[in-house]
Amino acid sequence: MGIAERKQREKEMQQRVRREQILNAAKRVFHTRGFSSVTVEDIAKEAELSPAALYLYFKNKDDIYVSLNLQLLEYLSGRLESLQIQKDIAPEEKIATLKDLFNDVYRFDPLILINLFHLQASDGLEKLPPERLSQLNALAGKSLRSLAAIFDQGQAEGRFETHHSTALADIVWIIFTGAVLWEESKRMINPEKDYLRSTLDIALDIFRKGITNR
Amino acid sequence: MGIAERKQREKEMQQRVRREQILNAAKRVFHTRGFSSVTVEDIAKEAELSPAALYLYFKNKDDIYVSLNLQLLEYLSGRLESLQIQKDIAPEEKIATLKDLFNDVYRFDPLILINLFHLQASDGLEKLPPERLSQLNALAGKSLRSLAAIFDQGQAEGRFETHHSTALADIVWIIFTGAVLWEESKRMINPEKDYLRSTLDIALDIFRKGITNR
Amino acid sequence: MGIAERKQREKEMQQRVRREQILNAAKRVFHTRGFSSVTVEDIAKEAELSPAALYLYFKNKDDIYVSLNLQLLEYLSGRLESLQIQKDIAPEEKIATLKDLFNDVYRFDPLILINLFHLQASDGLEKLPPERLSQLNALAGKSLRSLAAIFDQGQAEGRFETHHSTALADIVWIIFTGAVLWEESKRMINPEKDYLRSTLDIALDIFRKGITNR
Amino acid sequence: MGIAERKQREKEMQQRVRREQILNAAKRVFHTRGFSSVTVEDIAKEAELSPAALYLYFKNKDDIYVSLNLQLLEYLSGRLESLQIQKDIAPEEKIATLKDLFNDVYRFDPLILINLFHLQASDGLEKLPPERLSQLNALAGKSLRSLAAIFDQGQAEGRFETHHSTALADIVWIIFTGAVLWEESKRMINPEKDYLRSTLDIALDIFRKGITNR
DNA sequence: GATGAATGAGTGTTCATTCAT
DNA sequence: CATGAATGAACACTCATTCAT
Repeated sequence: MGIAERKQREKEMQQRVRREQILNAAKRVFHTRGFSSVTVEDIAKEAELSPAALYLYFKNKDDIYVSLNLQLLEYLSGRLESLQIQKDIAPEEKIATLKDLFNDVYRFDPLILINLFHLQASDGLEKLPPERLSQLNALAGKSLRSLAAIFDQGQAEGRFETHHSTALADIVWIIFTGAVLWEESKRMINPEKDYLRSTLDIALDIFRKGITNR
Repeated sequence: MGIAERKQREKEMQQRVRREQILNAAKRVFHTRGFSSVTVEDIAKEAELSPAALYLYFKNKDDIYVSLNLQLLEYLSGRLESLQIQKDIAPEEKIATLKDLFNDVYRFDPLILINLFHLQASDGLEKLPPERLSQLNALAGKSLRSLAAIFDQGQAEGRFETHHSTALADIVWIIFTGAVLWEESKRMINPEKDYLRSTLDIALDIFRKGITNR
Repeated sequence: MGIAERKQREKEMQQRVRREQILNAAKRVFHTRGFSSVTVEDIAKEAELSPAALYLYFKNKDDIYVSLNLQLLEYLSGRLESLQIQKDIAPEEKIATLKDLFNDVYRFDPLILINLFHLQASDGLEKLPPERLSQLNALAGKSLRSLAAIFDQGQAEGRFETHHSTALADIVWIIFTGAVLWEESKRMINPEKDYLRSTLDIALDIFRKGITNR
Repeated sequence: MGIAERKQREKEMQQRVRREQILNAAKRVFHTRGFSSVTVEDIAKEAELSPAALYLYFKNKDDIYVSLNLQLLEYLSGRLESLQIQKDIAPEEKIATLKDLFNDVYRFDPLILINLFHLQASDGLEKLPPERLSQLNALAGKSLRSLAAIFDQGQAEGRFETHHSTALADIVWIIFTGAVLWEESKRMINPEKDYLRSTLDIALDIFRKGITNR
């Protein structure tokens, strides 16, 4: 059954490629045209497919969003985990690294948070395949735990003051979330790009200074 | 003309009351059911009016949003200004006060940022009465300037390290924006309320520690 | 009862004045803004009254149209009758006079035919007070009969060839109707006014030449 | 690729058939129920399609009208052109032929002028695909020029008196326009059909007599 | 597997008309 | 007599989604 197996593999490969193609198209379109103003047909056109074809790979318009988000969360949680694991970097350093990480994430997909938000604001969550939801929560949780672990480490080593490691993780999230939204809203008025980088720089610097002992 | 005048007054009062009534209804509905999923009819029903009646007081569905936002921005910018003016409070104290302020703002209307965002993401801005837009920008600008002035004061008195007062103002905004969004997204999964307060507490504490000398 | 009577008179006078005021406003508004695009409120605003007030003097939006039309038809049928009655003018001359008459009618209200048409195209005729309809038909008929009589006279005196006096009357109507519509449609593209006069000139000249014996 | 090509052809054919089907339905409905009182749903029902389907083939309700008009103008301008080209027919004869032509046009679509008019009266012209507008103007111009050419010929050959060939063309248009409108308005009151034919007969006869030299 | 064609279920918005005051 | 306020009834148009081919 080597042949059948290989065929099976190829098929799955093909499927994954198509999904990727669609997700990339979706990402591009959402980035330039907001969210609710994007139609399924827009995505399809960008992906050079028919609207109907999208429904072969995704259950929903919303499903496309979530998958987009999952993609990024996967990337993010991966990088966070590997950062956390690294034994030889001081916790303070790790926070500095977070700046780059978040910046990368934003460059990877600036719309991700916005998409996430839109998704939640819509009542479309019920229409999702239930497994998607758990994936979403699992990854989000994993990311946060990695983040928290970094602070736990810092506290364990006596370098951080505060004892609310979970809260610290949340706050970093908050800073990031807010920074992105802020950047986006500024871009509406005055597209002075890479505004994010500098603000994030200062914000996380302040944050680091605020939590370290000495 | 005392009588005519009073009648005129009463009429305007009546008008304002109706507007308020509609805005309150809108606020409630948006709060519970997201944004784009809310129909004009929903708002009307909540306000115990006919959909057509809304169009007597607002130009648009979008106009209702902006007016909602304006309402809050007015409140916010007012409180920020009076905080900034206060001569006898130390800048560090003022930052502490910000926590309460932002918390109040959030209690007053948790959806505000979300609405603002949605509004900007939509292409509906052109459909707005142009004066609304300038109101919006004016108030947003005023708020930020008040915030910046607080940091200017802190620096002038040599109590704050950093010299980017505008950036500091931005960062506070970021923290607030992010916190609210974060709270909202948590509430979707687990409605453990008043999460905002404690996180904001820590976040602004850290922030204050991070920027003060000594 | 002299006083009561006079009061009664005055009231009726007042009523007629108001009606006239509304009709004039309507005429102006329809002239500049087409037909179906005009709202009752537009008319009211032009008449410096409230929309509700119009309903004190007219049953309907359509009623306003018909009354407008009746007004003109009255004027037209009056002038046609007095032209027809005139014993000392040769039928050929009378045709020449028609040019002026129609031109006057057009100046009096260029939109009249268009209004008439719009009215008929709408299904609003059922909503009219039935007496209005008979007035309308009576006056239209009277006008046509006057016109026909002119040609009858011409034939009786042996100056016109054709024997279809009714048809001749129709044709004059047609020329007029067509000329107005043509003028209007030209004005859409190129508002070179008083195009009507010259074309009507030629058209009725040709017409006269075409039906006279030498 | 003969097969692919044929498939392509078939598809386009199918498309054109649907458009025709919709236009025919629209023609019928407009004919019996006026213009503005017809809803998109009415047309759709008559065409045995869903309202949404119409929007696959036409941009607008107005677009449907214009297309209807274009259809007729195409037919009309074609016939006018081929009439004008004919070298062996005397100009007087050609005028006689016009009667049939216009009659045919009217039978083909009695509502055409009315539609045209309604269209222009509405402010919907901006909502049209811009190419439609140029098509419309091009065809209208072409028709008029053909008509004018006929009179030019007549004058060149010394058979017509007047020297305003453009005006003559206009007048024929006027007669036609007026006749149709007249017929329509008569039909409202008393549907004695084919009234148009006889009146047009006489009108154009008179016209011919009026402009020929002997 | 891919799609062209079709549609059901909304959605924001308009406007003639009414009525309490 | 006049009107401000309110609304019911439409209506054009959109879009996610389905399905025969």
